[in-house]
Amino acid sequence: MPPSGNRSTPVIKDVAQLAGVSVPTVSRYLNGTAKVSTEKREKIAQAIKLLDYKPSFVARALANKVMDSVTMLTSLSTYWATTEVNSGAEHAARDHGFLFGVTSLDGISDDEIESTINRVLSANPAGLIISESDELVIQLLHQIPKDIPLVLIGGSRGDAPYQVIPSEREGGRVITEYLFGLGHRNVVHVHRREGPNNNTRTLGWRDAMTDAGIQAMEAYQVGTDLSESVELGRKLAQDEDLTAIFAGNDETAISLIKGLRDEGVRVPEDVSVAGYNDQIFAKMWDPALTSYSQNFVELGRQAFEMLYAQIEAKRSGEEPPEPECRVVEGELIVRDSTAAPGRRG
Amino acid sequence: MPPSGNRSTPVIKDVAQLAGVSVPTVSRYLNGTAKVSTEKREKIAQAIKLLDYKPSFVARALANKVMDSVTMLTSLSTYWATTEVNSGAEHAARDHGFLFGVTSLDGISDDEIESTINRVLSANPAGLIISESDELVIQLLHQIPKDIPLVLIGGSRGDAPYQVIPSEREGGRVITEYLFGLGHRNVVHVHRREGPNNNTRTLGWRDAMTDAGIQAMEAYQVGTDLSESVELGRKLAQDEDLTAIFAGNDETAISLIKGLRDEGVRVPEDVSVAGYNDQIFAKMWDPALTSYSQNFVELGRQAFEMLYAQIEAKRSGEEPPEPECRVVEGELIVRDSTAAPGRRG
DNA sequence: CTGAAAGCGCTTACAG
DNA sequence: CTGAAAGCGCTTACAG
Repeated sequence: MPPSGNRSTPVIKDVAQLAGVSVPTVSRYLNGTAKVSTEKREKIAQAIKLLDYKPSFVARALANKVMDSVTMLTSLSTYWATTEVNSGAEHAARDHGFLFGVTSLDGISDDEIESTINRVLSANPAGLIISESDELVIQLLHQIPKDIPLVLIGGSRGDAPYQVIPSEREGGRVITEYLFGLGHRNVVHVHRREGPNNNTRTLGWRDAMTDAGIQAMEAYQVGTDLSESVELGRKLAQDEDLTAIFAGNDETAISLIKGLRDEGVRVPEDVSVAGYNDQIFAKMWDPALTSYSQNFVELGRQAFEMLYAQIEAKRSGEEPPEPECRVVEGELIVRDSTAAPGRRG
Repeated sequence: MPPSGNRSTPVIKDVAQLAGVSVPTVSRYLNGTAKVSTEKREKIAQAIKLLDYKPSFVARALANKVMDSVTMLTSLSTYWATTEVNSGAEHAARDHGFLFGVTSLDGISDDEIESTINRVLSANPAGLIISESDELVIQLLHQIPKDIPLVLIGGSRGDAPYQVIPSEREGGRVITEYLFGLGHRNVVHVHRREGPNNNTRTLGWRDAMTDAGIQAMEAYQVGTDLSESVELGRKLAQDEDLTAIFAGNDETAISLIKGLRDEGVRVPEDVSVAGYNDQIFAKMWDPALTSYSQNFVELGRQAFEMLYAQIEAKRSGEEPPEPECRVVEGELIVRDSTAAPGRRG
């Protein structure tokens, strides 16, 4: 609340007057951009407290040519992982005193994308976080001026100088190796269409298969229509050699389980089925699903921290930080849908 | 891309020079704030296109004392409904050329809340959307200057002059009446702790119960630990008169179903169980869950539209729109977990 | 260490 | 209809 008598919210001039100093001095005090005598420091501090003065973001942004804000460019705005990524980044931004903007790129035509991005840039954000979803977003990287700090979430290693990615490929490997460790001789993989990047679960599965000396194996691909996966489960039930399935996501996993059961195959007694993502229902399922959990909130947080380092370096005229592709590790969650091979093995 | 030769991004002065007019004239053209001769209009239009000029958000914000941006104040940032609400609001904002900011209030201490809000306000947003989660947020409404456009999502009817709420109470009523319509004589309700507002599922259930002439019935309250609900399911299985349960959310519903089944009670043959929220797993469950689906994306969209109407009115000096509490209707989704009463009924 | 001056990019009265 | 001037709230050289 501004003190009574003062009509609107206080500005730097009010502080200067009350403290008996000039406006630039208050500015220097605020930003630590030059020494201010102890005496004046105290007076200014008092005045600020008294008036409950908050510097204007926009005036600052205009003078500095850059706003204390970052914006997240995203598609798939309602995808559950996006939520967590955004939340992690937003909290970190907030804690550093940065405003956090979100602009989605889904649902607009290709030629509107450029103007949307220009609009975002015209707000002078200090940096951008781009969260990858498809090829389009990667292309978009090239449309962004090189001098604006940027970090890419996801994508292939090397798509951008500053990048943070979830341990997707590692996750695929871990879950497959876990199944091998249980004693299974082979792990069948079922997945949906994956992006063209080099950090996928399927590649991780293949890594583990190769290490295990199994090369020829093909993965099954399914669509998002779950009945297709149920159908596949029924079909796979016929394969007497099958003992372990790594499904690329939890929904596919439970659908496969349904299909297997339809044919009298028990999970995990006859066939182990692991999912991926550790979605909310994974632990509630019967049997509770073994899965792989990514820490998307942390992914968002690290993306902001990485961006912040660039922003600070730029601001203080230092060398930019070393380019880096940070990977945020997920975690294997073992539950009841996987076990050592039974009669089939 | 700025034309070669021009170092940085073009500003209004560049446009004015190229078009051979004064800066204010370009401004008038841009904002339609005064007539500009056709001749100059064309020259300006050309210059803008040639330079690919975009007005600076922040300069505009400083001059206008208000930025073309809205910010969403929220808690529960990773809650699934929050995501959808945000997405709906963000898309609407984007389509109106507004920047969209998000600031979460969770995870900060009570005394940081005020300064966080002040920070948000110091960016001169044109309006605020507050998405209700708990009492705290409602109190917070009073800390916000009256002259800034605002809409509240959720809360009790009347908590704010401009409000948009999901049909929660109506949903509770609809689902209960649906069960009565199936022939059930009584509907037991199990819910988690609900906010103190007057728009809850439980109140809707009670409305329907009262209409059916059943008043004394108490609801069961459970925590978020699902094993508690499983336990309750086992206990309820003993009640030979029980034929229908309305669970306040899908997770509780499936847990109750587990408990009932543990005791040999079949769903829906012996007992119907309806959930609420229509979460992603509802349709995948066995039996697929009857539930009530809210359109949270639409909720967010309408919130922005309502805010936008206020912003426009204020900007053009018109009377503000009539206060309004809009309700966004959800939808009953009938699936396999509910049926007419069987042997018990 | 500190003030007067100029500028960030735009808009809004003020005079034509 | 249109230009010259002043201002939005802050920061950054420039001189002390």
